Amino acid sequence: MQRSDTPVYLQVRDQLWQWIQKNQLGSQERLPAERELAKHFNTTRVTIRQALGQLEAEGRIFRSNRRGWYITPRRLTYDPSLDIGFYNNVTEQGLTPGTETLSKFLIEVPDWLTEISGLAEGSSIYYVLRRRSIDHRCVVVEHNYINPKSCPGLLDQDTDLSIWQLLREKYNLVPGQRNIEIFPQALTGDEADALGVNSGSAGLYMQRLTLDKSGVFLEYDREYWLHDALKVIVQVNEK
Amino acid sequence: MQRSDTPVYLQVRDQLWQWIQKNQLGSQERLPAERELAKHFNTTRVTIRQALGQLEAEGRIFRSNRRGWYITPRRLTYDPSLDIGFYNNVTEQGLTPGTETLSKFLIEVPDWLTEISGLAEGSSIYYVLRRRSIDHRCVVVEHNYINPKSCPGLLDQDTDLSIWQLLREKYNLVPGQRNIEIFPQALTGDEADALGVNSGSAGLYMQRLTLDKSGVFLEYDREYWLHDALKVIVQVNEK
DNA sequence: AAGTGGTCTAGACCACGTG
DNA sequence: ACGTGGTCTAGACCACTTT
Repeated sequence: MQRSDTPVYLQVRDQLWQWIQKNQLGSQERLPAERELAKHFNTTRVTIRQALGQLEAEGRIFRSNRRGWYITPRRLTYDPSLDIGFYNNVTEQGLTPGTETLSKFLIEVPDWLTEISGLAEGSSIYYVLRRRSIDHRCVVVEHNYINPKSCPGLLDQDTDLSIWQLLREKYNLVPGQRNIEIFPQALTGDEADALGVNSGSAGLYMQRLTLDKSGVFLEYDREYWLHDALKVIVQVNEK
Repeated sequence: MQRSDTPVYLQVRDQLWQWIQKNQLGSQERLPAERELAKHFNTTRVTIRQALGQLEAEGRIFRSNRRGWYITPRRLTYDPSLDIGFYNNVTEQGLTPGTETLSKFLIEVPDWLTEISGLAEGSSIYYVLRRRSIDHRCVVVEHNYINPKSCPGLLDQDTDLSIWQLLREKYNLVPGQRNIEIFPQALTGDEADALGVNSGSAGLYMQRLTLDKSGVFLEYDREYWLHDALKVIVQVNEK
């Protein structure tokens, strides 16, 4: 095993991936235990875990806390400029969506949001915290801040469904301009806990500021995604 | 150190970050050696490296191969829908850009690109491979594929500058529609080597397909970024 | 030559998930 | 109760960078 000059853990990574493909492990199927792999590859758990970490970073496998390692499902294709909603987006791609509302409140506008939203200091805003899953795997935590003036009574609705569908159908609101911000960021603290992953797991952060057709602040949201769960596509035209 | 129930490496992470802030370590400044940190925190290098790995995942520090750990510079804000070019984009944000052309050729269109580009099988295309840096830190590897029919002789120009500026100024070409795809992906193999990072380092993959104003294929590129080097912003309007 | 991070060993105990 | 991954120890040698 140690004859070439590539590190053992990269050799293990490649052989393990070959093994996975040969045995045709499919989405969400479980890998052998780390100790078994260590015995099979005649090395220690530390090195095995380094190899597993590589495959994890590449998005090929993921871990479920103290349960084991599993094959990563294919990425969801996600167009943040559209409003087809999570449920439709996921089902259209042949996957099973799930949404849980973890909390929803009418809160005072946080300081950092007053400037962004243009809402007056001390005024109120709807806050909805949701966790969403694909094929029973939690993939994203979403913080929504919605202008209550545009949609009074929103929180009495079922927020496990698409908020944008509610806004469109019950309140006749349609999004206009959107400012989107995306960057890789590790999941830590509350977000890591909510998704059941370890602190430091790779993630993708996305935030959207949405105004309605007349330029009034409508919604602001922050989404914390597992790094391997999605592919973002956007279509733009030159300004 | 071990009295609470949070793991040691997370405690070390937090204390180390506090120490960094107290000592006001700035962009690209070096941290103490791992062995020193291990002694100071009265633990082993393994645990120290776990703590450093957390800060790395969070984008706060980065490693330079066998040289040490350094403070991450702030992220570049990058709008892929614009064409201000890397050089301008970076300098406008008070940073120092650098570009190296690693190779440039007229090649046969790869199979996977024929369908995307609409170019005939067996026809030719310009290929440019570049590596770019911010404040002397390599942050992205870029593969460009450009339609030679639109810009004959392009490769005789200096490709260390903005290709889009060349296209605009010398060939009078302006981008029209753009299809962009973005997702987190570990850097491995050639890309990791080119950026001088370890295989499995967190990265962001971005590809763009650009047509000109009349809908003709103009350019396709694949960019492999360090995960902590950029923040993508896009502005879209509802369709 | 000395110092650095990169890799690897051979264990150990713990917390948690599953039966 | 048992098996799992999560954490941690106390070393070792190597490859590379810097002095």
